[in-house]
Amino acid sequence: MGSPAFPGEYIKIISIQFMAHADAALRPLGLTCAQSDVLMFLAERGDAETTVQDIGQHFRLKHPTVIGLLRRLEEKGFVTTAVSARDRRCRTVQLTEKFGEVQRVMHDIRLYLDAQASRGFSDAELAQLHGYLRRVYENISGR
Amino acid sequence: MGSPAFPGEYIKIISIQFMAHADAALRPLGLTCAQSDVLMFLAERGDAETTVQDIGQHFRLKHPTVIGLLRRLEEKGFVTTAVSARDRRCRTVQLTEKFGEVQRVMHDIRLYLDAQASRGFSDAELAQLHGYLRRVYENISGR
DNA sequence: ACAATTTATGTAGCAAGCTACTTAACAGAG
DNA sequence: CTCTGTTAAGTAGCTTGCTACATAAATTGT
Repeated sequence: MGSPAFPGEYIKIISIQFMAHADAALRPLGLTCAQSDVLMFLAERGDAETTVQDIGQHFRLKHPTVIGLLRRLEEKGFVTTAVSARDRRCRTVQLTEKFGEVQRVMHDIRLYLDAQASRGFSDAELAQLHGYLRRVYENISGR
Repeated sequence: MGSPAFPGEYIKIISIQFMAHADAALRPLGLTCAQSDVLMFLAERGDAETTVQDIGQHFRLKHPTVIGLLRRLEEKGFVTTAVSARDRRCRTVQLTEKFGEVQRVMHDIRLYLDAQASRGFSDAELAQLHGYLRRVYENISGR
């Protein structure tokens, strides 16, 4: 009674609604929120060789999830994959020209959605929220 | 650069990980996190007639999602449904005896998971986090 | 009273997450 | 060198979320 409950419902609903907004905004590009996250990660990696494994570890996703995302991205022509020369078990992932055409718009959409979600927050409040969420993440993730 | 970004990645990962923990804990009961949420909502409603619509509005879920949840819950014997006498369009949902057998354990599991997620948080911090999340929710939901 | 609209449920099919299992390639021990 | 174990990728099938469309019942306008 005394102690306030963990606001799990809010976190779930926010996560779903945010993704829904992102999916709607990205639809004209033929992309979803999860797919654009993968593309942005690949862009940040630059010339470094990136494998399916790397993507899964970065987003804490299991292999089958990543494989599905990459299959759809490859079908739509945003990435290509190839067997690694150094380790033939690994598939490496490369961005295509088609990605370059949408990169800027994709990035702007994300900035707009982030700004919308954090409307009314001061920088200090945002930093505090970020710190709280990191603590929650460490609570449920590290064990 | 100056302003910190909205921590959308954390929210998504926390949401997924929390659900994964809940699913694992509830598995011996034959339930998932989303299913137990629905059962707990029905229990709170008590004798009040609850329809598919009511559940969808409470959790901000679309109809097909709720229908799928209820179908699985009915297949497993945790709820029964019936056409409403007052409005034959509506289906009402009732909890079964089988729910009574798991209710206590289900509730305890949720309390434990909530406590684990908010470990190290003072009541004041939890209240502040709750307030921040409500503001984010209103930012992206109300439009 | 009857047509039109709204509301509630339901169906089909997709995306993204998962577990459990399989296959291919590397790495290390004997 | 071979055998065993580990690691990376892939497949099958599930849940939970969605959109778009369809049907049935209530409500509303004229």
